[in-house]
Amino acid sequence: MLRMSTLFLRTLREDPADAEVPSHKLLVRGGYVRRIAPGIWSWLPLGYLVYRNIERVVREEMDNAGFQEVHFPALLPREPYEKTHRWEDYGDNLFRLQDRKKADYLLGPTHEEMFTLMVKGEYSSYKDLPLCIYHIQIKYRDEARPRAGILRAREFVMKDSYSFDVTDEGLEKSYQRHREAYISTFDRLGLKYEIVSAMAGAMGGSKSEEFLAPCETGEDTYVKCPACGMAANVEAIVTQKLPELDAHDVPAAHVENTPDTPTIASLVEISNSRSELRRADRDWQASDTLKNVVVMQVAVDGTRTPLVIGLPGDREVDLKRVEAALHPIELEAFEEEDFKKYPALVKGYIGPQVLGEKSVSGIRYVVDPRVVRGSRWITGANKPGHHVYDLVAGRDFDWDAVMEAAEVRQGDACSNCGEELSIARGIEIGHIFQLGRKYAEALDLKVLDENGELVTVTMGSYGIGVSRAVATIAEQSHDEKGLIWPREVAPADIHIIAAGKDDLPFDTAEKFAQELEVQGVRVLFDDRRGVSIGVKFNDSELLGIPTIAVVGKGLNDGVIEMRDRKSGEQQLVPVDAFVSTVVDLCR
RNA sequence: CGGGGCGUAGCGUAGUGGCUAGCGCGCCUGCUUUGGGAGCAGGAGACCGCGAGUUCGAGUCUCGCCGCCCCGACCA
Repeated sequence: MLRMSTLFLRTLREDPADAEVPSHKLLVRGGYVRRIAPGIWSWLPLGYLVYRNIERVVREEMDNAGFQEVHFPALLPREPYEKTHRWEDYGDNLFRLQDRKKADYLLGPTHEEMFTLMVKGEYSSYKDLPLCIYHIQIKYRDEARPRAGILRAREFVMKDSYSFDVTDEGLEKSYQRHREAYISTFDRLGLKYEIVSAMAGAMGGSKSEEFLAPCETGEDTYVKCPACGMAANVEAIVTQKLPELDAHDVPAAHVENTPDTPTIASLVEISNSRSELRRADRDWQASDTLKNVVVMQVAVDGTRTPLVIGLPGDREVDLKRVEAALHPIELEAFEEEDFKKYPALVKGYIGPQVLGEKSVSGIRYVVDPRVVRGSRWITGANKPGHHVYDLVAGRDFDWDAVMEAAEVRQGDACSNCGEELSIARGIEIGHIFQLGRKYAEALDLKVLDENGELVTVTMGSYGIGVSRAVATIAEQSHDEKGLIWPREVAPADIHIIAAGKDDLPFDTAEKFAQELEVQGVRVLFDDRRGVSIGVKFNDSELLGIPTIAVVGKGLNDGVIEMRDRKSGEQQLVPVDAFVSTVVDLCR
């Protein structure tokens, strides 16, 4: 039994000054967590109870699915990560350290290497597969900017599973088993979530889906189609394919003097205001202009090459999407100095006529899928103060590739069914990947197949943010008064308040609390004497135990007040029926 | 790494170069109070982020450093 009189807890009346998001404010105010360093948190008794409940649910669901739990250290040697290049690829995000002999170690950001090597050490036959193993361990990532309390921390707990199969079909099955296990896990945790298709990103591999908890404070943006149900992270979304256009009646391209048109808006305005530039059938719009954005690509070996991205002028480039498409190449801003090195690129007036790997400049040119063959554009003439009109894609210029580079907008057409997409934000609470053979290859994990041939194993990797789930539930489940825990993860089933100054309510509440404990109900008992009722009520609402019982003046009428924290509904329960009512409620 | 903001008691904060650094919450003692963050009285608690400098005098001004928060970059 948790007794408020002795519980290691101090609730705060005011929000901490450095907190921004609800989960951060409420978990700190409620005395669930305290900050130790940026992105590094301590759990106080109530917080640790919630954390352990979530961990328990995750573990039970993994075990139910038939996965086996192992446990790796958080402190790991460098070598395996060297072999998969992640010692370098992770960059500054990796916590590195040395032992007394100056040997390199790291604090594991995730454990693909270790799992792969463990299986390699034990298994060597296809008969041993498939295999799914997992562990729950503290992970370390030296995030450039931890934020939002424990939502994005540098030390956090993750459940990560790995599947090992001989065939692609086997991998698909293991993947689906995890998908189902995740659905039941998050359902039990009371989380609302969407399953969206995602990019594999730095993990490598092919198919990948994210479990996103819809939430304004989430860092991931995803789209959803209300009609067909398609859902995808913006990084993974595919633009609706547009048909090629017939451009036989478009006049030949012509260069025009368009001074003082550094922006798309000014270009559109001048194009509509000058009669010789005007379009016959309608006004020019920003989407008629072809904006060419130049960025610097940085390859893994540090080589820098420019990349020009062509897209309609009313769209912005979404660098996240470009990087997702280009991975592992990274992007940097194209600086003033870079323009000097590439005279073909005229700042503000870049046009595709001089671009492309096969062109004189040799600069790679990619276009947004909206730039279809036959489409007609106004774009830069590669000469300061000049634009070219009626430049037709495929007739007057070409490109090296089509790339998903433009920002995704609310109302864009679904690539699947054409309906308007809606856009939302979410917190990544789980991610499932088909890794394929990347790690098995790098670490040489092979088994003999039924023909006695050595084959490389194919793997999947599946993560759940356990500590993040605490904050995510808090984000999704609170009101202006405080937290509202789903019973499965709550630090207690019932919060019993003894009210008044007489012994009777305290003695009665004490008796109830003990009887309930015997019945297996988890009780938080506010047995503090001399604390005013208002404080107790406010604390109970802040702490967010799903059921609150007040043992006080109702005793005169032989009743206990029971309140549902979430709905606020109150019912008066006869004293004699109290214990059985609570037991029924919590069962 | 770029932009912005902020560092004063456990928490939230006030503080024109000038008395002993103020207030609220919380904490301690006593009395009162007891159904929505109680009242009165008394108390403890501060290296004013660190270091230089300017000045008769610095929480306050200057410079440097450190740290934190937010936005961006970055990020399974």
